[in-house]
Amino acid sequence: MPHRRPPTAITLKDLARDLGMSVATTGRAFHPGAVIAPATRARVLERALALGYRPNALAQGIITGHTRIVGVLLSDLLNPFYPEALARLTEAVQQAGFNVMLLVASPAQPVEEALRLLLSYHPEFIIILATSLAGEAAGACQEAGTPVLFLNRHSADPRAHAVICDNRGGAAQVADHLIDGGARRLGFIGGQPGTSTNAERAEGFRARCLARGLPPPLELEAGAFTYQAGYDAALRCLGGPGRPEALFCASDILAAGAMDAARLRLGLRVPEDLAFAGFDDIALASWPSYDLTTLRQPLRRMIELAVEWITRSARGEPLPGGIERIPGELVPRRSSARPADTVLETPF
Amino acid sequence: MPHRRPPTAITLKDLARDLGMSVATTGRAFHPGAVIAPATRARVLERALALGYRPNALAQGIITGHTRIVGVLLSDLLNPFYPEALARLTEAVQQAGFNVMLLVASPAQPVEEALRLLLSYHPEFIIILATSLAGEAAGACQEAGTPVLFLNRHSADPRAHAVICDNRGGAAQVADHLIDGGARRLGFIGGQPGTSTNAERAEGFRARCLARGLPPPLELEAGAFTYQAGYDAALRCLGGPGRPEALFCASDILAAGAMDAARLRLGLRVPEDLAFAGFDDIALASWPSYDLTTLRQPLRRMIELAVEWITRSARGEPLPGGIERIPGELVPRRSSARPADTVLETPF
DNA sequence: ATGAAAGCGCTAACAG
DNA sequence: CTGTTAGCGCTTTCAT
Repeated sequence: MPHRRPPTAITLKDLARDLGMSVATTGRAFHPGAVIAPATRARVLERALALGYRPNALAQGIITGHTRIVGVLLSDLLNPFYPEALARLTEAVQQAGFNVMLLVASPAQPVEEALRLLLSYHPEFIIILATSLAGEAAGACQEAGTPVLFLNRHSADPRAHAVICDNRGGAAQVADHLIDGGARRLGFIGGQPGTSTNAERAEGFRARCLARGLPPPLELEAGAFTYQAGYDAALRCLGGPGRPEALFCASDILAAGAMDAARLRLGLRVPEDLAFAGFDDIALASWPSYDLTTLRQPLRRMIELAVEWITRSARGEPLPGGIERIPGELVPRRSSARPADTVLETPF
Repeated sequence: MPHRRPPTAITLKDLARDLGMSVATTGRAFHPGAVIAPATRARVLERALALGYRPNALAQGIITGHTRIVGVLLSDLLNPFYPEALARLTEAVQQAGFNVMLLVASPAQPVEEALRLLLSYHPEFIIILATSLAGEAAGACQEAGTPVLFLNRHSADPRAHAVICDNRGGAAQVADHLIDGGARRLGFIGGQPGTSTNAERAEGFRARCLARGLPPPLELEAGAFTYQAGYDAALRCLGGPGRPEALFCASDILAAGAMDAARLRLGLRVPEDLAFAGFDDIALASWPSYDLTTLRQPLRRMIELAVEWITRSARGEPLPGGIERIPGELVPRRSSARPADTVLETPF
């Protein structure tokens, strides 16, 4: 690192000198609670605006221990659910006066190393928004004393907090809906094995099938939450005899792939030959080409809660702890409509 | 801000005391170039690892003026091109040893204010990855002396640098392809008005049509780079008589919407009744349900260049400046195949 | 090769 | 209400 800050910005000292005041007083103008004469504050702020002065957040962070940085970990930006969640989360975090430092995990780069880099900025909070990444990350954060919140996912680690959709309950709603629609042979396509979302959605679906007196659904693991995985899984699942009459996919993107395989490759009609349901309610689910029945995740509420925890934690309050499960909402669409049903709201 | 850092992490002073050395020497162990006995460095690093010490990036940032923070501005995470680009950009930036601070603009929150917050962390570089956001943002950054790079877009501001796809050339390739396919009446659907991507793609397309001796294409503005906008625009464009034989949409997501409108609402066959082409090559373009001919953006190269500029700028080298245009690649798929064509590579 | 000391930009006691 | 002083965690002369 050869040289020092070249375009050295205007500093508090500069501003103070310009105003003929001490740095202390000048600095106080920028803190709402501080004791300072209103007139003085006004003078300072006006001059600051004119000179384009802004307090250096790094310096503030060092001293106060409050960096107002929130780290967000992402592993899978290709499942459209995550970009949608990221966008809304980031907006909310910004709204609350924090900044998001983004960390994208990839096969190429181990999370561990990137996470250490992130932690060296002393984020006040880490949000893990990813299907995987559970244990590896959480450990390092705890070590650094940084609170961690899982969004849409939870880890086995009991110290970690989580805000998630009620996956079991949601899956049960989907089961009820499909069964009420007349389906008797049900199927489930899972995404990435070993994730809580996957396991809970499978469980909830299976349990409700049994509770309604049906045999357990045919269960299949696609291997990942991707379009391609859904496509391939559907071919395996629907190719043979005794195919299900309704297929619940653990996420919308999986359902999109599966539906396309069913229609374009196997020539099945949806929903006449085969009903479909997904989970998440991503944008694509409402497109006329899919018009996919799904369980909408309560993203707004989930994010509200996450931000509430961030701000609380920043105020030094201890976190309530545990896992917060928020119920989702079933959105019935054409992909699971009964032949007789008139779907009132044709999209677009 | 009532209290001071509660879980106060281990600091360089602590580490030095533990080792019985001065902070100066201890600190030097973490700088590859510094003069320090190899044995001493080894001892320090070993102990640091054991105690979990990591230099505080904020403090380093203040002193050296190098924060190793790259700000990324995003306005539109709902066009799938941007999440894909963001993921790859972030990975590359991390790889280069920087951290991404993400800023998402939304109608609710003006960019201006959020940008000021971001700038207070003194990022070394700002990348604008967005259809809009041009002027507002660039100004504030220049003011702060932070170099700005537009990715996939450029502004009128001559001081800003940009790395973009050769939109005109790409659109011309698409025109050639569609014309070679036998189309004579061509149409163009644009996205968000006033963006450089939009304008250049329209121009390139139109120019090539004229150069090939065809009348100028029917041009339509969808208003935004979204599925819905594409859907609606297609209805307007294809409803009347004399509809085009081939439609070039300024982005894939627009094309997806337009194609669905054509097929599902108007009952047209693609490509028999109407050929389609898009721009970007997002994931969806290769799905069997769209199988969309498109112009693939040279994302890898674009990002390589961006990262190169970041690292150079961090080393204090002045930026080469201007707009770097990288050619894209035509990816012919079924959406524009001639009836006679045998599409060899059926997807999946 | 190492250490002492000054200082980055800022906040937080403490006087006055 | 304002200014002085100390110091956050670190880097960087400048001596030794």
